[in-house]
Amino acid sequence: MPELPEVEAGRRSAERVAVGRAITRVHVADDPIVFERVPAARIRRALLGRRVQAIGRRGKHLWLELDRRPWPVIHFGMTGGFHTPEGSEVRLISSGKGRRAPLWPPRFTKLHLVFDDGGELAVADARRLGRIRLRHDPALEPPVSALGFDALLDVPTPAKFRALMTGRSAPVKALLLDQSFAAGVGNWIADEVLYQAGIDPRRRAGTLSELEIRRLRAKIKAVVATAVRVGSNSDRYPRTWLFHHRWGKNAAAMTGRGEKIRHDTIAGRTTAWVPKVQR
DNA sequence: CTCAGTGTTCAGTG
DNA sequence: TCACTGAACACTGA
Repeated sequence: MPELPEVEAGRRSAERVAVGRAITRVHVADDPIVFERVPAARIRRALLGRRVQAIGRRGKHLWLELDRRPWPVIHFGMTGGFHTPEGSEVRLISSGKGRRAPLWPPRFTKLHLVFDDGGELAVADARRLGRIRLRHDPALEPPVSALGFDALLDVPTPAKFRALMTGRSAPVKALLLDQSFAAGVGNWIADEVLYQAGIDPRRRAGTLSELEIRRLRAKIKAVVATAVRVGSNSDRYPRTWLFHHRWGKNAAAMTGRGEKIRHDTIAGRTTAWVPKVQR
């Protein structure tokens, strides 16, 4: 479930499990899509025996900083994520007698690491839209180098933010989803931010007033920071958020305040918005 | 069986 | 060349 807050939660759990440990075993799935045809042996060679020094992140990309380069750079796509043997992301499946038992490593595991203290970390991705790459300096090489500001750590000043929006003719929703603009913003965050800022998602970005731009920037910061602060646990998102009501395109969908929610395809994505509030 | 889906890329268009 | 759009990608689960 990876927009920035989920990826950041993954980064922190990987930090707890991996930082300071050496990798003693590596299992690489045979998946030419996720690994972009890089041979499994090369992935293994880069990881085996290495010590993890830190876990980096920018937008929705993560990487393990090892004691030797290259480093693995991970993108979770739509369905990927980190898993640990006791972690909350571990999937439960039915075992033979109708009981539930954890499957380890999980289904669809692409990369499975075992550390010298016995800890383990797996990257799983059912839909295979995720990617695992090797880079010598992730921040300076694509795809990470092509990202815009990080929506948690590097939101530009109001003046710079405004400059980024001027002259843009794409719908503001499309601009928010553009990772070279705001790295880490995904579909639900874009909708949440536009709802809270009171902006119609179809508006062309360059037509927003200075006040609207300020509100938009402030809401990007607030929504992302809040979601990260509660560890991406959506049960703890404020009740006022559109988030809790936007899923499932039922015509009767309402916000907590009884405002009617509309679902349209904007910028090629299902967009939940509230015409009464968003102008 | 059909379709939507928390994401990105790339060909095509203007 | 640039900005933008929409289809394609791959697969699960409703």
